Formats: sequence, C-alpha cells, structure tokens
Amino acid sequence: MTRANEAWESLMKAYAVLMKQFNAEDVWGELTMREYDVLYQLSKCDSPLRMSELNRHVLLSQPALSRMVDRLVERGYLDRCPDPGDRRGVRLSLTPAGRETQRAIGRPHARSVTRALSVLTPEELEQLAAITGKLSQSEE
Amino acid sequence: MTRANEAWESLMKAYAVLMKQFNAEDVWGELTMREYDVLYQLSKCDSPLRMSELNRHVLLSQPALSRMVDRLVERGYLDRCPDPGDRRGVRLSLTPAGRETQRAIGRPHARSVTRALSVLTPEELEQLAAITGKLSQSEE
DNA sequence: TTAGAGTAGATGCAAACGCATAAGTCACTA
DNA sequence: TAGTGACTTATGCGTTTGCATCTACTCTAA
Repeated sequence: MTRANEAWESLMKAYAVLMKQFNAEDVWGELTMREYDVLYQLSKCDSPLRMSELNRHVLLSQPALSRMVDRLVERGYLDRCPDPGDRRGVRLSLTPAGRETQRAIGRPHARSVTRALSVLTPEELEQLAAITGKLSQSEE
Repeated sequence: MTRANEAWESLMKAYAVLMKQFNAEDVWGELTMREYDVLYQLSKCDSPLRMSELNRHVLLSQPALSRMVDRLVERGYLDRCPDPGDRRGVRLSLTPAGRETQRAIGRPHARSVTRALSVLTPEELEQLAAITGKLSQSEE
C-alpha cells in the first residue's frame, strides 16, 4: 500500500465521516444535501451557469442532474433559460427565493463546517486547502 | 468565508473530481464503485464485520446497506452469518470469490489512485493523510 | 423477573438514480 | 451546403436509495 493510496483512503474516510455528520444535522429544511449543493454552486456565480459546467462540480450523473434541476425549477428555486449563444444549452440561475433558501441553510451549515474542522490548526487548514486544490486542478 | 470553509470546499471538490475520474475508468467490471467499497472495507478485516460497523465506513443509509449486502450475498461475494454473541446482529465476511473480485478490481484501481495523486510530493501525501486522519478521528 | 429504553437489522413504499439512447444543435470539411 | 461527428440536454426504464417503521434482541434497574 503506497503513501498515495493511504492518503486517498484517509481522505475518503474523512469525507464519509463528515458528510454523515453534516447530513445528520437539522439544518437542511426543505432541501436534501445534494440539492443544497446545487444551490450553493449556483450561489457562487453571478452569471448563469451551463448545465454541463454545473455537472462538473456536482457528484451526479448528467441525467440525474437534469432531473434535479427540473424539480428545483418546479419548486421555484431555479430559473432555466435557453442559452442565446448556443441553442443546445441552457443557463441556470437562482431565483430570489432560491438565493434566500441557500443563505438560510448555508449560514448554520457553514458554522457546522467550521466547528468540525476546528480540530485543525490554521497551518493545517492552509495545507489541506492547498493540497486538495492541487488535486482537483490537475485533473480537469 | 473562513479558512475552514474554504478548506472543506476544496476537499469536497477534490473528492468529486477524483471520484468522477475513477468512476469513468474501466476497471469496475461487475461491481459498482459503491459495491466495491463494501468489498474493500471487508477485505481490510480478518474477522467478520458487523453491519453497523461497516455502515460507519460506507456512505449509505442503513437500509440501503442492508439491501446492498443482500444483493452481494445473493451474488456470492459475501457471507452473512448470525452473530453468536448478539442474536440481533449479523457477521459479514468476504467469500473466496468476493476476495478475489476485490483484488482483481483493487489492483488497477490502486494504480489509478497512485497516478491521480502523483502530482503531490511525498511530504504533501504525508500531510494530507495526517490532516484527514485527524478529521475523521475527531468525529467518531 | 420483568418493564422500559435502547440497539441491530429488515421491509414497505415513494422518490431519485444511472445507463442507454434520443433529439436537437454546432462545427468542420468536402 | 450537405454530410459527418461531436456536443448538450432530455427521456424511457429498470435498479437503488432514503425515510419511516417494524420486529427482534439486549441491557439496566426496580
């Protein structure tokens, strides 16, 4: 077992443990964690996002994301407009209600994240962000 | 946005990017990645594992894991025996076929992991393993 | 020894998922 | 400018998931 494999296994375990912990917290209201993730990704962009772009950031198959967007539009959290520059594509953006819901859930969730990572020193937080950043950049 | 939140977001992104990449690779054969994870977790234990213990390491709800185990037993990869010490529980272990399948998939997958993490220096691998280890230990 | 609380795993059911593929659009080339 | 292959999103369909709940067993203490 190489160091790389140990590191990956350790990362996966941390991900699983923390995800389960966050999921168990009572902050998600009307959304699932996956739905929140979609709203969160969109909240970071000021210009509308393409479905395929969003799909790169979300751990869902393309059809599953397509249908999740359906439901979120239906429920009034998202707008889906045709892309004027490319008539195959769509442009996704948060509605005001979607933005508000994202914020209402995001605030307590962000506090949970801070609390869960409070066992790390500031140096470790920097290192973690730098190393994982390097990992995702190298593959896309 | 605190450093902790940035670090967590970066970790999630690395997880998503690498998971998608691994999933796209043609090494999984007759198993899904989630099923492989169950076989892998069991391959690390010499003594049979309790369902609840296994559930801590796998990102699945208890009912979903229960049924996945059903299917893996049905397909001949797992043995499920009643626990003699606690008649509520079961003891899970790999069959020879299960162990062999895990190894056959694990070898090329381990190489993919090594390749994907080869952008990190040995020091970074050590740091990543140490930091993520600290994270999962603190929460269980 | 037994009542009550807690824990382990299974099951009914509706919702969500992934795979394969369709339908529409783009871009390049002959 | 018609043809071909790539790209983007949607849809059919069988499988898997999560939530709520159930059954069975254990543990504690009166």
